[in-house]
Amino acid sequence: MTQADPAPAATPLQDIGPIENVPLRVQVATRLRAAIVSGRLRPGEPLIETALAQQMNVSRAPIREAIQILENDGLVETIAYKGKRVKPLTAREVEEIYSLREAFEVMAVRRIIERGTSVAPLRAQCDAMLAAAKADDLEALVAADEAFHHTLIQIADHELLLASWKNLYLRIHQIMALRNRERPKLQEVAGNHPPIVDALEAKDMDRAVALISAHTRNLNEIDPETIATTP
Amino acid sequence: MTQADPAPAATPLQDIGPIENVPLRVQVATRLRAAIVSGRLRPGEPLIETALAQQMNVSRAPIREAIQILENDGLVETIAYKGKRVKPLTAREVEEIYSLREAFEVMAVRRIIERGTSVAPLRAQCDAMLAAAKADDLEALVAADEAFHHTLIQIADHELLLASWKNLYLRIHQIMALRNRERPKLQEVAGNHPPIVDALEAKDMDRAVALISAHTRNLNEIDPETIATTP
DNA sequence: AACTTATGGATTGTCGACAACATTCAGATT
DNA sequence: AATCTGAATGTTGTCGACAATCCATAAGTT
Repeated sequence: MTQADPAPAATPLQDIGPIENVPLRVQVATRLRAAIVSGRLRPGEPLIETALAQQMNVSRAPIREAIQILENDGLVETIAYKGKRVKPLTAREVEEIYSLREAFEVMAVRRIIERGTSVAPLRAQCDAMLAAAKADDLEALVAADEAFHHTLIQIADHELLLASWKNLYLRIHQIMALRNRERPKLQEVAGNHPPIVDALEAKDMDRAVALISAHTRNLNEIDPETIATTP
Repeated sequence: MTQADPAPAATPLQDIGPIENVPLRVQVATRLRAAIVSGRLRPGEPLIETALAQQMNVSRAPIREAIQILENDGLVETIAYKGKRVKPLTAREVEEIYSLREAFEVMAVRRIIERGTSVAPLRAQCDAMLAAAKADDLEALVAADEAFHHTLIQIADHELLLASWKNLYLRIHQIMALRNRERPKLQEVAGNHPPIVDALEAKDMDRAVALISAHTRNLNEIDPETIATTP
């Protein structure tokens, strides 16, 4: 039934390939996660276990377990005896995701100042970002932004916070992939980072918190249109 | 091998019983979760799929899926081809859990004040708590405390925050169950709540945030001894 | 005695088949 | 024509068996 039909929309997953020494469910989860956060599998898209199993040349068990991992990442939802699908993204959810991100970053900022953590790693990320902005390299700029915020959370030295942030950022990734990025706004956003590092270095809690909050809000306003789903 | 041995500590799970109309994995996960957060399954305790499957009279598949759910709740950890066990709780982790809780509650407080949410439901919870304190009913007091904080997060009207808080609170539940509760401290803690509601009602952001932060820190100091594991 | 190498047991990982359930659509009945 | 009935289909839920892997222990060698 999948042999030679004209491909309903080009299947976005292929065979799992040669042997890696990690459980299959992890490989499957990784592939599916990448497909979702990159927007190749759009919100609302149904995930059929048997179909995925055939496409990836594995049995249904690892597929099921992989989907469950993604479910707890908040990327997939299951309706019993009915189906599983990429979780639709409502405007409200997007709002909530960004506001939670704000809380996480504020927490990181507070810890960094309270504990007198060195901000040198952040300086480095800033430079990379400004270089990308000058070169008008959009991909590099987005990557640098992500690296900056990842570093911010990391130096806060809070494993649970880092894990929660990573999980949340998966969905932010997805949201960004589904939006049309506007260059000028992004350029502007790049300039927000150095003042944050300055405030951190000066241990100016109020200013640092205000700046990181404003920055996060900015990010969500890059293109706040509602995200189309495919149900 | 499990038939009639003198029960190393009495097996905490039995047959799954009659039919409910929810997936088996959910029933299994619910039971296991309850056993873990109540402390009947201590941190470090190994979870053997085949043993659990026999005890509960189901096959291994739902057990595996249930364990995976708990894994993403952060209650269980897996080491491939080696074993699964109740996740050990380090002192650091406990610290991190409480500090993240603090951030969540602060976020809720901010939203409640910013959006002018009615605090009437919190008043009601306060009364129940004070009654329990007066009656010296420890169980009721703990339950009322949990209800208060649950309500606090709920009226913040942020589904993602609520879900994250619930997940985190599972582990807080577990921590509390593993600690020896000291009555006087708890009594004292009960009195902390009304001022918080007062500050919320007065829309005094700084005071409300300070009070909720202090309260959360208090909770973690009820009995901050390290938690024994059983590996 | 010390070191390397099998070998066995315990546990998770993966598979294919069958059962349960819900939806949908065709057909009969009123 | 409208409505109820029921079978067919598509999907997930559950099961039992087998394979892969790791660890500890014992055997064999130097």
